[in-house]
Amino acid sequence: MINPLRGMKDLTFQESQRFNHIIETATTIAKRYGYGYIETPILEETALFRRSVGDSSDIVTKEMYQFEDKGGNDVCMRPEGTAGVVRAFVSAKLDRQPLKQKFYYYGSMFRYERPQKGRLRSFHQFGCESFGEGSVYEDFTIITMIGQIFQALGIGYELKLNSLGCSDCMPTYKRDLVTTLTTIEEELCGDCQRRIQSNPIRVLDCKNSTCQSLLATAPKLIDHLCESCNQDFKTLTALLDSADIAYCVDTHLVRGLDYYNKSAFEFVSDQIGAQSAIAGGGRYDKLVEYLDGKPTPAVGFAIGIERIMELVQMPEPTREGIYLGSMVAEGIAPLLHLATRKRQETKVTVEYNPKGFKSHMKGADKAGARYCVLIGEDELANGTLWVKDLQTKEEQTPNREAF
RNA sequence: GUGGACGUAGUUCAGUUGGUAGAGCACCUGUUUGUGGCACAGGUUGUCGCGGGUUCGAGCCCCGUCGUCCACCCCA
Repeated sequence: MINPLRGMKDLTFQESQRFNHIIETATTIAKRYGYGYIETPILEETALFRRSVGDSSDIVTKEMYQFEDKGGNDVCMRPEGTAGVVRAFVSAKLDRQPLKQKFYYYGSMFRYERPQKGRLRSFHQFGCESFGEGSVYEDFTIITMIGQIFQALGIGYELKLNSLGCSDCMPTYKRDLVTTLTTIEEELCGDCQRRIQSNPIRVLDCKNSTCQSLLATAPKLIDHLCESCNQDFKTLTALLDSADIAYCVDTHLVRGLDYYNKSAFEFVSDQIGAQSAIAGGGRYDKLVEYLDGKPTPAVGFAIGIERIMELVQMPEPTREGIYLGSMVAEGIAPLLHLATRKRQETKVTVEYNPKGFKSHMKGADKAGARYCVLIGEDELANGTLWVKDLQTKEEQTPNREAF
């Protein structure tokens, strides 16, 4: 027997229904906000992720499904969705149009990690990317949208917020931080010592408790924002306050991908184990440029589908469609033709084997059908059908053509 | 990549100091030969993850391997 690869999962029955429900709900809401569907390839040039996600990130350095294809190209399976969408945006030269463009996507992402609760090697994200809108109002709008999606799915969450500054204020802050970190370098964990050179900002969200206590006195990003970033952050928090959206400012929230600036946010759940981030995103005004497009501000986010699967409250299932069955062999053929006709309007289940009356009733019940439609000796003889509404329990015996 | 727990029927799980494999649920049939969900009765279901080893004998002990789960790490 061939089983799925490690960290990869098949979805069937209730699970696939949940999956669909999540995608449908998120899609419906994204469309209301003006987003249109974009589909991009799962396989991309490795260089794309090196330049966008970042050479120093763990995702790129150790988690990518990377290989050489038969044409000798260095390719990899997408570990996240934003890079591909931005690449598509630039490839289509949409960066040369003054229009604002908004895209939503969903699909499989791949990261070669050790599987655990809420973390698979092949997993799914639903995401949105808004291009061309530099206003912080868009940041607010996108956070509101995620909130609406979670509300529609019946999911509780906590919102964490931070500002990562911009190309004006971040570099000076980074220098200050490196200076501070260097003085306490020997007390930091090995990872953090390395990060001082490679990616000092990441030291801020180190999970090591001694590192965290050392950082208490380190300069905070939020206190070193330039005038514009500071103003935007204030505007954002004020809007969230007035919209009654609860949030907490987490000065150590640093997105794991290098391309973020200004607003960064993370939606967290305390009910799903250690992998608690259920959605994350923020502004990435420089990424289009990094990928050879014209300067274009952008904001986006992604929701981890697997992480919210067990949190979603599904709507009550309702009886739907028709169950067709016969108690005599000659009754089956007419039912097949009836099925074709009825399938133009509703779900139809046909039992191919003649069975006892009671078996058919059970079968109709199991199939979740609203109507149980049977042919017995009487019905076969006089060209009628026996029809029972399993919900109201009403019965009829219409002519076959009239039904 | 590191650590821990686990792997027995379709599924959830029992299985004693090593002695020929068990239950609930599900499924099928019947009680009821034309009225579902409920009840009762009966029935089907196994490479005990895989490969070695110890033993007269291994689901149980030992080694290896694959996988699952959880945590670290990372992140959605």
